[in-house]
Amino acid sequence: MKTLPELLAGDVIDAARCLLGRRLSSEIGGQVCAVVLTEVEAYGGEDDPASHGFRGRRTANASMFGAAGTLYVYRSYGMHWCMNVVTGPAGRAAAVLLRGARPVTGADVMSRRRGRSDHLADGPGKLAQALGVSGEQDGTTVYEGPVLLGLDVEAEGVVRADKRVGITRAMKRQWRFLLEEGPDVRD
DNA sequence: CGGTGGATTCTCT
DNA sequence: GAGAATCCACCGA
Repeated sequence: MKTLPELLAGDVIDAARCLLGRRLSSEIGGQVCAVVLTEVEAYGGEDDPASHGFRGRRTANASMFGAAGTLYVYRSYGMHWCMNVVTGPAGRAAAVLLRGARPVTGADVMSRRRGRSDHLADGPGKLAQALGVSGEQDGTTVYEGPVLLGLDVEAEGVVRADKRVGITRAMKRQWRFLLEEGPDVRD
């Protein structure tokens, strides 16, 4: 069994699959909360036309070229924040977009940040908002915080692969991975 | 140097 | 299911 640092240092698709079921926690603004990741997407570097790293290093995506375990946070559609965990060797620009999660602790904190009590983290923008993540956390690492990734898998389930969401290039790649827990696994 | 297009979410119909 | 909200780096000229 590989350790998390070993997994993140390796192939982005392997890393993406192995992030499912892990705990993601944050301590931001004095508030602590945690979720379990249920949906992720892999993005490559210059070989992946749908990736932010495709056209090379830019001001906004610099952290994507950082070391494995770096948090890459970007603004989406001018109003949301989305976060990625960088994988592979530094300079490689591959990362796993965290698309969705199930709240486990601090649901009250997340509800307050989200302004509602349901759909707390079932989307990339929602997940970042629920955890209080913004551009300020861009470039931090998931080993040092304030956004931390659990070293162990906490939830097992069936991993389903699907097409990535919201992109217009490289639509064919099924690099989106969902964790289907429990008995009510749907298609 | 201005237009444009998003790795989205919410609300209303 | 469609449309609005809302920003700015990047592209093409």
